[in-house]
Amino acid sequence: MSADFAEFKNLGVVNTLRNCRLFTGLPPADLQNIAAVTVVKSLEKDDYLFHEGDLAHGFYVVQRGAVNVHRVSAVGKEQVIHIFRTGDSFAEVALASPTGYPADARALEPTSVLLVQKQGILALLKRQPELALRMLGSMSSHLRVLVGQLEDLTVKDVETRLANWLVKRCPDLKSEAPVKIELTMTKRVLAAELGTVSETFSRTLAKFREQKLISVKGKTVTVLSPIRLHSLLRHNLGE
Amino acid sequence: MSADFAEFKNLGVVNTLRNCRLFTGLPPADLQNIAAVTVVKSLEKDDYLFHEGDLAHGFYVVQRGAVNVHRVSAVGKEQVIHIFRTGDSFAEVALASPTGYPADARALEPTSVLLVQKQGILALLKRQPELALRMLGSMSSHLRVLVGQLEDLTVKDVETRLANWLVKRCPDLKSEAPVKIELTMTKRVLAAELGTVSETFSRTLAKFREQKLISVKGKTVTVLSPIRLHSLLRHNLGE
DNA sequence: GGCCGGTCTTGATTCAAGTCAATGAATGAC
DNA sequence: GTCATTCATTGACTTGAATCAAGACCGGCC
Repeated sequence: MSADFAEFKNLGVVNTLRNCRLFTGLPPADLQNIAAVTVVKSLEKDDYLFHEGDLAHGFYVVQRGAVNVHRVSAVGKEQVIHIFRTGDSFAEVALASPTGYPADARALEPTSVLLVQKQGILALLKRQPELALRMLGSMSSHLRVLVGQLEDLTVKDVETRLANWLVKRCPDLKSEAPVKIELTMTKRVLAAELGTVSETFSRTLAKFREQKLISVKGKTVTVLSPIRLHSLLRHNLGE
Repeated sequence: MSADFAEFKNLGVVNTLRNCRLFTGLPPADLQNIAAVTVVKSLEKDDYLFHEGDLAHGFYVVQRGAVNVHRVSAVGKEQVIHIFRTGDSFAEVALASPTGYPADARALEPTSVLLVQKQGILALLKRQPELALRMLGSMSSHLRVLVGQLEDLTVKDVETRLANWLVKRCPDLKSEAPVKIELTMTKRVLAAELGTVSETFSRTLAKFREQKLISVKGKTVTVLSPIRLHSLLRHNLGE
């Protein structure tokens, strides 16, 4: 490999790292150091990155594409834990745990990920305590996000979960201006992310449509009145 | 405060820290350093440690008693996130986030907790990178636990969740030997932790009792055959 | 055009579990 | 001891949502 090519590759890696929650705000030198302990992996649609129980060699950052992290019961029903997209990191648990990955991970489309190697990052953190501080901070907020998802799922009512999901995508909740939301996945997958099935999802969209809260055209959902949707949500969460 | 008393107090704090997931395995010197940046707080039953949105001054380790971390909708219904007991740490999110706590925390009984102060621990971590590494590891596994809870709750069926809960408390799953499990909380609270209500919980216990899987006497649940309970669980999770 | 492979929608049915309500059992105060 | 309060259990009822089943829509492809 020529020096030029190595440098080019490194630049791409650094850019990906910079976009990742875990590393945002790190000085370029840190990013270079981290890039030095990563390996790029390319996946075709439906390729598995790892399976539950596989020995963990590090954690991952999505450079391009999408990865579905899920658990699967033996009858084949998937419980989607999360869909990770460009810039997301996942499986950080591998940094600490000597045991295998706790779930399966599969590419939903042609995807490339960075594998940040466990041994490399451990050595690096030893040299650079400041970096450890920042990562610790990022992990804490990631943890908080998980707690949030946990809440979302414990709100039992699908209507409320969908309202919540839509509201999160409206830039201004106090506005009357319609907001267009493009669905980047099939409705079946989105339904799974919301912890339900496509039929119920469809019915719930219909219910909102009847109430003139949204309109749906193909893969575009338009929130007709963010403010009214928001007040519905507040009402459902118990006034 | 006399030097003797200070030393005595410190000893108790160090012992508590040692029992906490976040710090197990740390050398005594590290523990002493951390103890130096903690404050002990005593709570009566039903005292609040913090409320959602309160400015976070650090994170907590339970020294004695129990803390209920929960969110509450305005109608007053509590969603229990977790019950933290002696040795558990919580609200680590406060280390990184400049925003407030994401939930409420209330003592379920007379309780004392250590507040590990944000500013102090930050300074300490700067001096001791090794410590940061270990904490990072601990946080990762905590994160994994949360993912596990998330799974638990997405298993929709109460019977399965209870079976899972019981199985986790059996030391040997391959054994026929009965296992006694003491309930340290009221059944109502346990039901909430399992994401259900006391009535349904009661019925589910009754169902298991009819199948001779368990027997219940007051606050003691005896798993009559761990192996059969485990096979029920596997069956429910999809063969 | 017409014929498929998907995804999406709608309807009818079923079931788990939450709610309401009544009654016991246990605990603690006085 | 009585009385009160909280907890636990059981029954009857209701409901949200999963499931099953049947069309509708919407590509691509020959």
